[in-house]
Amino acid sequence: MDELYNPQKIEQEAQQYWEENNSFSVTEDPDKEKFYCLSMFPYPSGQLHMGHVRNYTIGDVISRYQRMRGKNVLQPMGWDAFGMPAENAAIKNKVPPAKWTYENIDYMRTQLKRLGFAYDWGRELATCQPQYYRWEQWLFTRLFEKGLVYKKSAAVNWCPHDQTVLANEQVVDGCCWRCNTPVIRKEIPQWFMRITDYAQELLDDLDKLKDWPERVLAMQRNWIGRSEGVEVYFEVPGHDQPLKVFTTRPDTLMGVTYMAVAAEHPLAREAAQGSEDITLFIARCETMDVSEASLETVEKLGMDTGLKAIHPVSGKDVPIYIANFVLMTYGEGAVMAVPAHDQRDWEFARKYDITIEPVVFPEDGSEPDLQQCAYVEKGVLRNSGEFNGLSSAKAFDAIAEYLEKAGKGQRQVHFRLRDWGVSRQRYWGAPIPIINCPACGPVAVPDTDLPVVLPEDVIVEGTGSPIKKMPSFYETTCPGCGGKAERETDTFDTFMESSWYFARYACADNDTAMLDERVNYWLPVDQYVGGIEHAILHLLYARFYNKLMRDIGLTEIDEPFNALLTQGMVLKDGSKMSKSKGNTVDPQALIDEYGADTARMFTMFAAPPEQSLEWSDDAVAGAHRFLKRLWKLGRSLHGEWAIDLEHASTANIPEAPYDWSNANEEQKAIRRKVHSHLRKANDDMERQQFNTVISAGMQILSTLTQPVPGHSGNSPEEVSQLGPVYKQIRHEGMSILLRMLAPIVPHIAHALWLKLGYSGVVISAPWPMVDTSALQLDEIEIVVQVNGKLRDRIKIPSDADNAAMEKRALASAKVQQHIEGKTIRKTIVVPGKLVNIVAN
RNA sequence: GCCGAGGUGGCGGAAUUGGUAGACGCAGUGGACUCAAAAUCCACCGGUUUCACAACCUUGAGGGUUCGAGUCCCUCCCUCGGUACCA
Repeated sequence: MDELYNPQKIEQEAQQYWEENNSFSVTEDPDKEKFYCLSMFPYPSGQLHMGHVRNYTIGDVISRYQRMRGKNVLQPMGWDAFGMPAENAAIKNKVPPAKWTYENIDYMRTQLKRLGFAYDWGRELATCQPQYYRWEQWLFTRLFEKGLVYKKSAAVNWCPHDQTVLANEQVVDGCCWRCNTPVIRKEIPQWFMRITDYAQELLDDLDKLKDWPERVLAMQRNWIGRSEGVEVYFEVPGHDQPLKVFTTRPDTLMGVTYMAVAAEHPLAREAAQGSEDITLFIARCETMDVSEASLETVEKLGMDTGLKAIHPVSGKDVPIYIANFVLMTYGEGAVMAVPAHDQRDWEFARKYDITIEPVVFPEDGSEPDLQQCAYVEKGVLRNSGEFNGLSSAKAFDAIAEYLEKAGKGQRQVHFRLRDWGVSRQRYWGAPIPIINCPACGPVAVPDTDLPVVLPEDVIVEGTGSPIKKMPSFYETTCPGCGGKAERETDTFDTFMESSWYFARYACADNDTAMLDERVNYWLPVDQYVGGIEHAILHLLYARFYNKLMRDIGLTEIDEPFNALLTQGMVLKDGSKMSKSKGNTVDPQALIDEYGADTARMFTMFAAPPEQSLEWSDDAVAGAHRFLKRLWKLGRSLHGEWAIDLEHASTANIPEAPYDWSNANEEQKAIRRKVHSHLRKANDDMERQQFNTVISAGMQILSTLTQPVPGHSGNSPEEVSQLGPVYKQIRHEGMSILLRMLAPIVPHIAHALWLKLGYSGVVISAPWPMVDTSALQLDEIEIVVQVNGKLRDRIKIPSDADNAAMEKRALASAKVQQHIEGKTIRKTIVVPGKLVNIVAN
């Protein structure tokens, strides 16, 4: 056996074994409990980064652990292959996005294989393949027929110089990231999916997700943002349509002193006619990117249109302002403002000297100081005519009822969630399968013409998608009337592809249907693992897509992901490792120097999975040292040291062969430690805290290698003189330790397991069991406190009752010292743990 | 701005239900081995006071609840993630 730990060699051997034996390819087996473990697939950016290593190691540890627990484990892998970086690389390097992407996939696949992940590679998919995206196009046409998709105008960031749409990320300080031209907001027609039709169900079903982190559920709940309120109609003289606004505080209606509309609102446009000031102001409002963060943090600006709305109750004139923080595409593009009871309205009113009219007052009769800030609490109404004296809650109903009776409003459930805009004016994405016919309007591409294949042999420039300039792509005939028509040249948001890949893995080879009956065996995903940055958008869209697929009869489940583990970020120098920030660490160097097991172990040991992990080059060495020590012990048990496992090798049950009847107290103490560390590791494995599983493993190794009484050293020569019981202890301990660590460092575990003498491989071995008889103790140590402060530790019989514990605690000299001259008021006993004596 | 997390030694972190703060590892210091170095092994390793025994302080800051708070409550500060076209 090799003297030195040689990760490159043993990892290659283990991986070869798995490959030759198809160890991780699975099929549906109705007799076995299935376990579908899915890690979020990567964008093929070029190389794996540490975030991938962390994500995929977590998924792999869970998969291998579940396999050792006897489950039929599916762990697939694929590529989220459409996206902007391919276009950016194409512009920079003059390489077609497809070529760049497929080359990246090939390289990253070798990196994943080098890390030894237990994937069923037979199910690999890439979302840029027509055989994948054709089904998404097919589903979209079904949804088009069902009326679940529609076209409307929506704002995008537009660079007037490059004549192109910019992503929010491509807007830096309000300017284009390439040419630094100030970005403007532009409204263009786009396709939307009616996710709001599912808002209530998406909200309600969060309650079914018992094994999701509470933080993710909370974020999703707030994102969906259900609120009950009233839609109020404000008549505008000379206009047919009233100004419609939604409010959750109809009780403050009598305090409305102005209205605010978006710059794109028809009333704003109207006011601009003949007013240069307003025209300029609207232009200024449009020079802002469309992100919510900038919308909410920008300086609030407004301008009076001179137009008036009629208050629906008082009949008074209310001035209509244009405001830069109201967006046309959210809701109705207008809001009512109550400066006395809303802080943003209050600030705006102070700035533009608009009346602040208090109508809600604290119930205790006090007067809020509206010179300081708005009074936003609920209370009792005044200055509200017939509603005076009502509480906010009662006024809500009374005013809603008044408006409904008068035809000036109606109660409404409102969601913060907006419909999902899926159009992108980009090249590297799945073409939207719609044909625009001058006679028939938008028409779905018939099934027989799917997929609409994206041409891959293109040159991408900085000014718009190449397929928009390619008549061979967009010129076509209408499937309805046969006349000349044009294809949509927009492509889908890449969140479309990542919203259903989890289901496609169950039947990735099916070329006649999107999904088949195999999804009913594998779905839902039992454990989903991915970055916390996907807590809202990706997970919400995937949940939505699952419901769409269910309602079309493709799946049977309500929710796609049973349990969710959101790993923390991998940080370097305090911020997220990302290509755009240029602070990535290439894991390849780590693998080349130390091997895959060290890389895996480091990422699992450095932090618990849900916390962020600060990268440190130095800390890797400790993980590697541990593996070297593990190798050394494994080596010492090899050869003539291998225990007789004749009867164990047939059954492959490692617990079987040991006989502890001759063990002495020291030997029992070693076993007690090993099994108590194992018990800790079991608990931690179940709650997915892998760093302390490793910590327990380190302590087992250190327990096993401690010099034993009568033997000074730990060299193989000295160890070889140990008696048969010590030999058994080490063998049992190693058998436990290797299985405990096998999910985390599978290669070294594979190699050393074979040396222990078992016939099977460690991936097929069962997870180790705690021998509870090894844990028994005659005496335990408890803590004694006086007034909550630790004063002594005493040993008591393990079966001592509370009274005995108290008696022994009071007998302690140190305790006596601290209670001298005081009266004992109370004694608290925590069985088996602690006694606290309260005295003064 | 809003929503969601996090803040514990020099560093990463542990403390599972309110019950011994600092497990395990990194770095550091001292020692063994060596001609020497590397590697390896052993010991020490939060702060202040003390010859010592020991005492006191300490989980971002301030307050509260409790016999007892890193853990629960309130206020504040800082960092990170998301904020709908980065994925």
